[in-house]
Amino acid sequence: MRKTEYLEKDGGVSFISTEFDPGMIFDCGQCFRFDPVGDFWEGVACGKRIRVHAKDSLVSVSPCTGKEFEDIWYDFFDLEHDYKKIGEDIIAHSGEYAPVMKKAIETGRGIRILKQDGWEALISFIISQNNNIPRIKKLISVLSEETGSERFPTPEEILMLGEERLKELKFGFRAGYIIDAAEKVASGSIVLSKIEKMSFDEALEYLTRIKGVGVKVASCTLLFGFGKLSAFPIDVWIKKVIDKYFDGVLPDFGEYAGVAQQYLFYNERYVQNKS
DNA sequence: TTCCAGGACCGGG
DNA sequence: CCCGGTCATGGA
Repeated sequence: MRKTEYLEKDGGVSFISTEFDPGMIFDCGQCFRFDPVGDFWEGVACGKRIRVHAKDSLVSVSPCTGKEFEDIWYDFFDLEHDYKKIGEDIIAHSGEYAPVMKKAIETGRGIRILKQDGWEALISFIISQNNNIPRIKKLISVLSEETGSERFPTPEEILMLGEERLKELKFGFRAGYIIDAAEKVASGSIVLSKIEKMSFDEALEYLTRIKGVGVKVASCTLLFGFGKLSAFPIDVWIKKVIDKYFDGVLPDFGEYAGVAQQYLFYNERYVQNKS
């Protein structure tokens, strides 16, 4: 029994959610392939181009059949989780910092952690290192167009492109990292589907075998590509947050620490530093 | 011109 | 183990 009921009509699917803001979901640094078009957000995920619209808690996804919603988008948008309860759980773990977290959660209300394709998330966050969000988006778009469709390329397709081609496309020092990831996945020395059953620490060790994948990139991959909501990626923005709000020591936010991280990231990156 | 961006790697101490 | 330099690129 799904927790979120939906209605299929006019080539799309609609459902009610009070915890769903497309603008915040797609523009909070977890996903790099969606852009605002008019009053909706459009982009490609899981090999399909969709439009997402939300107004007064009514969310619509199109084009989308009921089957596609069941098979793909329900999990992609993490609709099984109750983000109101997650927020309460985070606050319960926040101790003396509960006021800070209440504010961050309130500001970030509407954000959800997407469960993106694991392979795409891995490459996306390899590309993200020492890079800025507009250029990350551009590089991922260029990579996807390189195979002749919008679909994100498979490991085999990336190997066909080769490191030199990636450098021509301005991936810089990340080209070799992308190739190493593609080689390990294509050869089967890394099997991404095994990660689902791994603990966070096991999965972290597994992914960091790839060149160019450190703790931060692996954490983002696990949080945004494998639904491991306890992952807490620490980047330059979160380092600032830890010093600024938590006296330099990261609190243990519990099993939904990754959601807490995203609220904090959003608040610091897009609210405190309006640019 | 220099600094910075959702970092990781490498070498030296 | 920890530290600083380095790695490509482009926008501010």
